[in-house]
Amino acid sequence: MQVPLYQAKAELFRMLGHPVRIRVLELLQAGPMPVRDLLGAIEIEPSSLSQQLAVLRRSGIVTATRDGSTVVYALAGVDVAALMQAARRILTGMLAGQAGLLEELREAETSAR
Amino acid sequence: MQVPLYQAKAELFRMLGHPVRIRVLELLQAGPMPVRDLLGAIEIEPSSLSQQLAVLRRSGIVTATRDGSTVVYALAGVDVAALMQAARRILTGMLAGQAGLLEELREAETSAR
DNA sequence: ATATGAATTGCATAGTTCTTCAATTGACCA
DNA sequence: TGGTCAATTGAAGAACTATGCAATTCATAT
Repeated sequence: MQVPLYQAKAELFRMLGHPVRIRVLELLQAGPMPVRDLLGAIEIEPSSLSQQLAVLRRSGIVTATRDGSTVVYALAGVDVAALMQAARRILTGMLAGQAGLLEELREAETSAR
Repeated sequence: MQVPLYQAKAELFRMLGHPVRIRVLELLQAGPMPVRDLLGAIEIEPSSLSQQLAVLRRSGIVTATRDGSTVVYALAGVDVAALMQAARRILTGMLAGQAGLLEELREAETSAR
């Protein structure tokens, strides 16, 4: 084995880099959930969802357990919330930055005329 | 505009999903740094580094300023540390999970014979 | 046994992202 | 002006990822 940490991080982030996978992780934060409910909550074809669930499973961030004819997904006891929160903060920070830039541009515009 | 939040997050994570980009962000946490030094710290061709820096710039997470003939990169006043820390925690959590699994497997093996 | 519903897998196509090389820009000095 | 070093850009091909359809598996009900 022995994968450098920065590479493991890159793989983790790459695995997170898909809107459906993000939504699934966000939904699972409220607790385990069967595929049927995920399908109800996300507008997507069953097979596409399965593909994305397979990505999450392979990475080890979620687990799937069969209960009769339904399959239930759950977070693999891992603190996804902190990641999502950090992401949200970065996004608001960057939007604020852009807003600030817009502001500056508007001022420059005004003072120029 | 109006991009759903989960999509913005996915784009942010996708942007982070490359080992070179991770290393750059980690290096920049110690403060602004010229391209020359980044090149010294990361084993990579100049043009490849430039490509990855361009991705980071486009996303708005870093800024580049020219100082004479060198270009200096800096984090765009954004809290990358929290993200990296959350990622590290998740990774160690998942490795622990795998280690635990290995442990279980070993025990099962032993008790089976 | 057969049929049905839930979920997954296999596969082909289309779309993105990486990598590398050659060409370019910008700053500086002789 | 011409040369050189730093960094970037452009473009082509390879490698990877996503999407959607058809086929499959598994569990359950008839």
